[in-house]
Amino acid sequence: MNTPAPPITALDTTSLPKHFDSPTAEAYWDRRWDELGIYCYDAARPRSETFVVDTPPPTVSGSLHVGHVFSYTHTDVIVRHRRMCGKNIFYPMGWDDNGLPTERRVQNLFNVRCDPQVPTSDAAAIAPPTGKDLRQPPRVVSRPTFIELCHRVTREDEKAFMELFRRVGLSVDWRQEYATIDDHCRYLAQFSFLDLFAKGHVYCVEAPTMWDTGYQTAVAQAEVEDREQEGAFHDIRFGVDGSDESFVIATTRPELLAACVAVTAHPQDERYRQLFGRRALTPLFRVPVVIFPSALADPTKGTGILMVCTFGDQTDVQWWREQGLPLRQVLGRDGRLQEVVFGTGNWESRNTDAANAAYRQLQGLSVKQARKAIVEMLRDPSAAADSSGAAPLAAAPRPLRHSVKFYEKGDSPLELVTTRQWFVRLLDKKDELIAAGEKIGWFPAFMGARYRNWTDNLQLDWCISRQRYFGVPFPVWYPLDGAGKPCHDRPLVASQDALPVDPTTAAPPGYGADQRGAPGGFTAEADVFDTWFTSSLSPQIGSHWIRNPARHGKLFPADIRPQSHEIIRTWAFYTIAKALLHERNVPWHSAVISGWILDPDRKKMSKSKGNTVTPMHLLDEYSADGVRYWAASARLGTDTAFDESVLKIGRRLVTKLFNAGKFALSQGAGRFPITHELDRAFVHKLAALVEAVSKDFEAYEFASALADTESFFWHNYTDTFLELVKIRARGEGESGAAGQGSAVAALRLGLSVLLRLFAPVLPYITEEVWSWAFAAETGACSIHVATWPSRIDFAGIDAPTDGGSFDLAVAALYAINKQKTAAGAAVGRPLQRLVLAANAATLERFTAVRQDVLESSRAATCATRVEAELADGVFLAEELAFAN
RNA sequence: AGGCACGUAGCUCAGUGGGAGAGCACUACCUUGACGCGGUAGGGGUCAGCGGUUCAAAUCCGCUCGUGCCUACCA
Repeated sequence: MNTPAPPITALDTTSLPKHFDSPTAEAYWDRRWDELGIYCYDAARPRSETFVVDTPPPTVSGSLHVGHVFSYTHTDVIVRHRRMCGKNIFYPMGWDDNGLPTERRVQNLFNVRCDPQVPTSDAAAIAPPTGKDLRQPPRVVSRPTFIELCHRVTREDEKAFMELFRRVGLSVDWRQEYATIDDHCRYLAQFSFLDLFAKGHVYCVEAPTMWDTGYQTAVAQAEVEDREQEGAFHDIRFGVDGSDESFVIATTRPELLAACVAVTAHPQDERYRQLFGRRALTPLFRVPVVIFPSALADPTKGTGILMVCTFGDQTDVQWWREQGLPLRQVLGRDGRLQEVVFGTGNWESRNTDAANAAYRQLQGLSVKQARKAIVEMLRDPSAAADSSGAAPLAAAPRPLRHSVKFYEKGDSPLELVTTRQWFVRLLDKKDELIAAGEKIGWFPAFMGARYRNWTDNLQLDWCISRQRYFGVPFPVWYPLDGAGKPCHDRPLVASQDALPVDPTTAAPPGYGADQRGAPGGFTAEADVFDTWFTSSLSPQIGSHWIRNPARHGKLFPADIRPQSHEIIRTWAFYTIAKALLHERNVPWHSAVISGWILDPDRKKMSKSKGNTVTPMHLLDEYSADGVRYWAASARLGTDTAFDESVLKIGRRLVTKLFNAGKFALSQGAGRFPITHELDRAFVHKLAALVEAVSKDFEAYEFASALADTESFFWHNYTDTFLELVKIRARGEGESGAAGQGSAVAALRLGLSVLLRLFAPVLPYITEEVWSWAFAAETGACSIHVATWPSRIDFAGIDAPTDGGSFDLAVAALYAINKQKTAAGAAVGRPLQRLVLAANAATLERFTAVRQDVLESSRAATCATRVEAELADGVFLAEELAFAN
């Protein structure tokens, strides 16, 4: 015996506000979602049911702008979809707070400079300076104090980011929060080093390294960028040792003349062939240097012959190594010409006194100053190394524009300075690294080429040591010999159980604390890791690698790595490298690459350009859903100019959902199946939408999914279906209780499905409307844990008799609306009568939906006329007579 | 210099072998029975250019121009 189903209860709309109050709703639902714990990762569920996100840890001391909202929303949209598909979501958040951006911010904010030599000072006593203190010279603070100030600032910055991310509705599991400087991350970064050390993948060497003289630290190839600079060719006459001959080299770096160690030209160059094997004599310093042939020298550049210095560029390094040239480093770590005494060591000269006298005028000068000074000195004929009596500067400097390598965060050109640095050996693993990239799905696919391109062109191993303070220290000490000199070739590494360790306060295994600095004792490695050395472990940080193997097994590799394209060569590359070196694995299955938000002039937003758009006021004005709509409208990998009008569309869509939801749910009826032809035709189209949108979401094509859903909602739901069944759903039509019940059921099914399709993008408004009826009805307390729409939603609903019924009804309705508008009447104005013309076949098919069309156009009667000329499915509305 | 991407309406962008589209902006109209934080209707494009393949090209191929990014060179 069947119990009759209870009727569908109408929503009492008087209990709802007139307009959707998004700020109140956002605050309410945020709290509610927290209480329900719907973002929580469930460690008990198996890997197969889990979806793991390797969230980018933002640099919190950087500027906060709409670009953050943009890319993080992309991830959240993907995550919310997977959650509704039943996945157990692992979605952590980290903060990449260590490194130079924070140090720079602290220096400026507190007007301090760190000096590791000064004793511990009291960080608590240091407050941000006021107006006049800022003009004072920076206060020098100890390393611990400086680090404490960095922590203080990052804690504040993290709060601002967290507030934004919460406000925009990221469904992050905040229990999985980390900072790349916290104990857990330091442990793993240091363990990573121990593992690479044990496997022989890291080495320490004293070698020419790219050096930023401003920050006084080494930098890696990945952090280098080219900048166009004004420069000049300087033609400088060199002598030839033991002869009257001379030749002219061209250089853009005359200030490095004292560092000249050789001269080279192309082996086939007839102009200089006779010089090979002889020695040149540099002007001013009268240093004899070898002249050797090299195929790397370009006869068409400059004068075709050039000086090799230690070091002007990477080619100099190559020549220096290949030819076994002496080292004459004139440039100090601070970017100034350091003390040099000709006549000692490698500092050979034919005229020591003259050389030292000349050099004294340059010593202590910056590169720029030294260049200016030496050019003047070379105008003096007495500086010549040949007997021509002419000044060594053979011609006026010829200006040129050329690109110069800079550290991406630095202000002065990079120099090559010989320093002791730690490297990860990668050059010999290019093929494996490229193969690892092939195993990863790149979205969009062409981003994989960026990775391959970079890896293929890699020229240097990864320099991981930085001469900075706020970073993860190397877990390394060096033994001191009997004279108290450190033995860098015998590093002492920490044991795993001591991690995380600070070698400046802890002692290495087998030593006592009192042996620090003593002959036969030890000294700490003062350097810290490159920030990327830690952040390249983000998947392992989340999975608790090594510290919790069971958890690691469930969370590594991750499913997706969301990030933007400019850090493929850094973050993505290093993460892939680490996963390969540690576990011979890939770190994630897919890399999901977001584009950039550009300013309206299509320039990249940056704090220094002052063209950033901050996000908070946009959230206030357009709601979180509106902002998310804007972000989700852009495809992956595509750079997009910021356009506020897109936010308006989002806000309008939110309003429309609120109102459509209110209407659809305010219709009560007896419970009947969906049987009416128009309703079945609508459901038929809806099912096709679900299929297309689900497919798009699976492929991370959320923009296309959103566009399709939005278009359907607007054109097939609110503008048409809702209008066509309005009268019937109210029970005012002629089709009786069954017709009414079918209409109401279809309206509700349409709403329920559309809300769920929108939910990943518009979490707040969809949850609000869902809560009015569907939450109780389905038992899904939140739409975000409701079941993603599928065929199951349409089970038991018959296909329409005519698949085109819906479009036919719409065409007729539009034809009538058009005539009403042409007559200057409101669309809702009732009609006494009208005539619909169409071809015979169309009119025949029209019969099944005719009643709905008449009712929605408020036509009392309708005559039809066969017009054979009209195409199938086309109607003309004629002879409209308004009722009043 | 090489690679990748892009060039579609005034603007921001979809569309990847058959009908040139959306929103914004613009024009006219509608004063509201879910919605004026609305709605209806409309004007507007040499799909960068040239050539090719095809019955058919915004879409595929080649070249050219322009923009952006990545890489290289930078004595």
